[in-house]
Amino acid sequence: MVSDSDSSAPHRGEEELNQLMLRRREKLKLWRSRGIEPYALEWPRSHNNADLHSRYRDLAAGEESGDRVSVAGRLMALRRHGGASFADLQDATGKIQLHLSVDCLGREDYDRFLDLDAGDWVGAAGEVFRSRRGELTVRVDEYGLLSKSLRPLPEKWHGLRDPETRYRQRYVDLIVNPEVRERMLLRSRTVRALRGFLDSHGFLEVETPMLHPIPGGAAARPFITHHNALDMDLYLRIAPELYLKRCLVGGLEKVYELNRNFRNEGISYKHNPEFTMLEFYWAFVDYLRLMDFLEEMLAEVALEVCGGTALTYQGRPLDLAPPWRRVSMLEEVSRAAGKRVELDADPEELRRLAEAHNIPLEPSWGAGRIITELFEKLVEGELWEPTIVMDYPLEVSPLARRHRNDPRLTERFELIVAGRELANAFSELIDPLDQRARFEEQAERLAGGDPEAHRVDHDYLRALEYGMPPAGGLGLGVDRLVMLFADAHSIRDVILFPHLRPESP
RNA sequence: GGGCCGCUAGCUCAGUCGGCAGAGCACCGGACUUUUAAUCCGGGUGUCCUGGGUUCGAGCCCCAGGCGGCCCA
Repeated sequence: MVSDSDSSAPHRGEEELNQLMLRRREKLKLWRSRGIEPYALEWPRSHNNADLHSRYRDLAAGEESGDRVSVAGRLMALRRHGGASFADLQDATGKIQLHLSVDCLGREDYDRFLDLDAGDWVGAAGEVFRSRRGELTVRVDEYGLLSKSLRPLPEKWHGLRDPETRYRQRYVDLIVNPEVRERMLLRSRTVRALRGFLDSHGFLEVETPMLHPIPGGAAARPFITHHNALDMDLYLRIAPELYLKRCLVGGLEKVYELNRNFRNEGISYKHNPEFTMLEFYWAFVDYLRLMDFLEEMLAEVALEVCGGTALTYQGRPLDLAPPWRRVSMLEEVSRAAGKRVELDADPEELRRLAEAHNIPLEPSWGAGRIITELFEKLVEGELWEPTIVMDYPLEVSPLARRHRNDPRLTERFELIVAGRELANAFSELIDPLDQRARFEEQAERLAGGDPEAHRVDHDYLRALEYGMPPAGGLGLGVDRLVMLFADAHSIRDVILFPHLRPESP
């Protein structure tokens, strides 16, 4: 046992070591006492495990390959059988079985291998064969301890289930739950496919500031941070929109950015304070062109990532194949409300309608805001198949161009899938004087206590005054798209390290 | 913000009416030279989320709090 003065005793502030952890620290010293450093520098690996499985696919049970290979990975299981034993070694691509025997390793090295623990990183070399039971196996004639694991892994059969531990200690989740890795690979492929699609259509990927002197581009509360040298507050961006449109003013014409946004709001199964958004801006096109383009983009990305547009989400079929239904927002709200809803209706009448549906409203909201609220509460959740909802009220769209046929509306649409907003797009507002008026109206709301109102961005107005080409712009929630592809119920399931409250007070 | 559920060994979980804290896997000791959740023999390793309270006695009952999940707004 370990004495109190021993270096492996818990330090102040550290958790107490349980028996299993103490035992592993003893083993760590045991290796060092043998002159073996348990944290190695390198291991010359010749193949990863997936390579071996594909290369020796045709090797028959009981057959020797005659090839010597070198593998490396995490020891996941050790089955001891006296003078010969089996182990499972897991690398980033899968598992391979190791065979250990006194005959191959000699008594000393064999016995030492049995001192290893599940969780240890190990390198092993030897001949490839397929066991009598049909398992591709490396007959180890040489091995090395690459990194000693000091904590026990979760149980092999039930694995790690506790959602809290899975999120907090995602590294453990990744080790023992293979579907987590699969889901993250799917996320990576989705991001790559989106970039590939835009790149192949002549878009330029740009990086705009994450630290904004004025938070803009969306209706949301920002995180505040502070720049010490400048002694000024800065905001983590809530959207890259206004910077990307500055790029259009500068003549870049087709730009996109796929990166993180930050919004200071509640955490739920569909909200993480930092989330990934794709925004692109395209000169000389309007929102009608964007609808077609979005259909094409998502169909192609789905094909690339999922093999097709027909998905199953949470037990229900869902097909992203175009064309999608296109509906007017006012008509959808009218249908759901059972009566014609108009923008110039008496706001009191709209309020009574909301009240009848138990939808709370803020006193400052006008007709456009109330109708949008009615849409979100009454309609959005019911739209399962991809639906393009067109023509949002001016009041809720301070960066979108006025509708060509109705100045009370904007040329804005959202894509709703599985009851959730997946994308938001519009013909951009490029008239600097109109934009200034919209900002001033928003500033009044901010002064009136609406924390999500837009702020006046004078530099953005200055940019518009130089002239921005007509353009369409679109934002796509990447996490939400991955949720559809991965059939994930919660956004936390498609984010490696989702935000949680601190463990200890 | 509201409702419901959960938190017990490293992991997955059981714990009766309030009466000595349990199982499987993992782990430790032993047997075993082709296993696949290996098998066989022996061993239970614990801040029962935290803090109060009730009680002769609390994992269990009461109060407050923490963290998480689900549902609703």
